[in-house]
Amino acid sequence: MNNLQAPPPSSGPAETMIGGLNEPQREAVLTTEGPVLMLAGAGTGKTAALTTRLAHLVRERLAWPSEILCVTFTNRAAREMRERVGHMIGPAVEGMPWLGTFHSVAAKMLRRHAELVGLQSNYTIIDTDDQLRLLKQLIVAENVDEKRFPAKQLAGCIDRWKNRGLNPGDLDAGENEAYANGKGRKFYQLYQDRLKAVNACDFGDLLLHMLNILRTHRDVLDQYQQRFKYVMVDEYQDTNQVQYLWLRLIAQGRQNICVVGDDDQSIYSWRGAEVANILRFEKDFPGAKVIKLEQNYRSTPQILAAASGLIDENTQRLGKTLWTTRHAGDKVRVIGVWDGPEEARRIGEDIERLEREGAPLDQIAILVRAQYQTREFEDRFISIGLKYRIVGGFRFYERAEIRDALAYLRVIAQPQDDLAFERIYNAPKRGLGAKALEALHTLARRQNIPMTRAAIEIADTDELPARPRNTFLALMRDFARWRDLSATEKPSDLLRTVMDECGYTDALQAEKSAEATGRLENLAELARAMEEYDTLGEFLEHVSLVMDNEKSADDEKVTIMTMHAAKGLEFDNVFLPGWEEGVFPSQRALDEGGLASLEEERRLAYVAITRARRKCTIVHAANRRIYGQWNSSIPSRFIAELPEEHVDSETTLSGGASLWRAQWSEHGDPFAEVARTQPSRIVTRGPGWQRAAAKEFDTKPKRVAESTRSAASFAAKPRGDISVGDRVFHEKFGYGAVAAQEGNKLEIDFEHSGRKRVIDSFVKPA
DNA sequence: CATGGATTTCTGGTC
DNA sequence: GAAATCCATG
Repeated sequence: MNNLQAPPPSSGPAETMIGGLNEPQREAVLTTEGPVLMLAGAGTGKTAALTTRLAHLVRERLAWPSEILCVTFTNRAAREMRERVGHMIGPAVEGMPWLGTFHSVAAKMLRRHAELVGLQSNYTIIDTDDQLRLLKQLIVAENVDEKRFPAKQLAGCIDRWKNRGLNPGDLDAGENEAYANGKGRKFYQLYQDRLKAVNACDFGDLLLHMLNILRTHRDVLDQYQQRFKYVMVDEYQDTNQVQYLWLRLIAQGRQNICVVGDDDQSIYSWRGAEVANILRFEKDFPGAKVIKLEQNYRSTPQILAAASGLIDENTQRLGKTLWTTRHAGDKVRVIGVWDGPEEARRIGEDIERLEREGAPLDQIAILVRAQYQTREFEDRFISIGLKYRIVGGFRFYERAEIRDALAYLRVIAQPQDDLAFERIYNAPKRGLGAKALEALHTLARRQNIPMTRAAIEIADTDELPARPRNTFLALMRDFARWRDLSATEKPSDLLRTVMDECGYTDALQAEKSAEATGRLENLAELARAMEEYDTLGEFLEHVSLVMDNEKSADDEKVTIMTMHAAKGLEFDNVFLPGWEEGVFPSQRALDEGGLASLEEERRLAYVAITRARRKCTIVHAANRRIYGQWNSSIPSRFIAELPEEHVDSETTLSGGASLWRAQWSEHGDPFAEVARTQPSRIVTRGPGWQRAAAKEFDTKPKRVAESTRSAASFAAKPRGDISVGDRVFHEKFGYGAVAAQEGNKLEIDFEHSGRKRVIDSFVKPA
């Protein structure tokens, strides 16, 4: 609290910043007292407003940095905010312990009050992996068929309940039915009990536990209401029920709460976010000042207009008009390609061209709907030597060896952590297997002790043969030694020692495969990443809350990431591949549902397009492999929804495309007309095929299901020269017999490759 | 108890 | 098509 440095002189950076703001932004900064709702469209400088506001509060001495609660959704946003505030107020930002994600702030609070919910303050935060393993155990122990009622489903239920602030006792009959015919509550309770027993909690618990504490302990609530003179919330449209209740409790006292949000960018309803929270803000905080930010500083008018036209298709929105004074710029490009690999090739070429024109690679991003789409680009970019960086994705901390290493550290830090122990009791291989673990489990359960303890006590029994018994004992002696070491050694050194002494390093070295070498490097990298932490606990908390191992943006690279992860970011050039029905909007969204989830997909499209400052390129492929099967696909309905006057369409027809074209033209192929006018590359503004594709759709949910199911039958006329039973030849799979024919798709029993689904233009009669 | 082969599942996004 | 899981064998 006393570590605030003298404020900068009044002509300091913060003043300058305020001068650079527009009128509504300035109003948001200067309205420090009372509730404020900032409705800020994409690219309207809400982060600037928010950070300046924060700096202003500190500069004007309205609050100490430690008296401001400022929550964001992503680590990235928190980091950015910290950085920007740091530029304005200097080192005082170091004294901002309550600037962070909802989860990290809640975790910090919970450490102080853990005992109120039956935890110790060094509790472990488990990830989804541990969560699933634990649930699986419970399900098996209760003799429920895990096949029929997957642990994943239960995890989903529990997550939803927690997001809504429901404890096991709060579930009504309907919720209880949600898993295994009325065992929802029971499993939820069992799970919570088990977590408590191993002194752990999951992500949802961080918030729910804190909410429970604030609800039942008036003194604690008072304490936080007193402490936080100002509360600020980024991306308010993405708050879920618990977050909302938690915030409301804390801010209710002083009413100095400022939230920023945009209903058009609400893309997290699947994890419980409720746009309604933003709509009822004025009710919860009467007299709230509503400030709209509508001037967009980011994108060109063309991009803005395309995005606005698209989002206009949504029925449920507050509605706002973004405007800009920037120069027109290029229209949004829509490119049709043959298949996934061509898509990657094409985008790769475009990026190389941009690079030659002098565009910095870190100002180029490829935003995908789903993680699996990153692969195609990774493959391609490796082969052409284009530097890229995948954000999120297969994360560093999710690799097996890293998780193993972390499990060792967890057991050292917290011997009650059965989950971690189960992960490494036989890694590296020590000759302990399922039998040994089971014996340990039984003993631990019966005596109600952690497994590490049971591993020692089992030595005095005949529950196990001598060999595994001694192995356990030896392992526990090692752990005891490491535990002592952890008091003196730096975490990074401790890790190195442990990995060497437990035989993990040796086992990898013995492998001698390229993969093993990589794993050793990863472990070394982990140790290096740990250097900056002084205590083990500190590091472990960092790991569980900040899963990304963001290497400081060293050199220029193209960024590949999901649209979700891209929210809040901006790039000069944005590529949006995979705009096909079933990919984007995703099939799951269409199936599960209704207008609401389609509209969320559309908001996601809006978010994606508005990331672009200068150029936005949308790509769709006619064929795509899904689960290793080739499927023909049709352009996303979102493409048809872009206002045509802001779009340039282009189709590359190369390679096997002639077959494709021939086939489509029979059926009024939408591409055929443009294809005839100019054989290889066509630029057309005509609505032609766009509208043709659009006609297939209707935003009414009922028809959505119908039209997408028939994606394949769109223009799919069977080939006349092939029918069921025929013997055919395929370039890749060899000879086979046609087992089924549906439109242009064939199912073929290949003599060597088994049954495959292929497009008929890929085979010829044998 | 490890191993290898067959089978099946998976790919919606985050902390 | 890859990864996880299952199951039979050594």
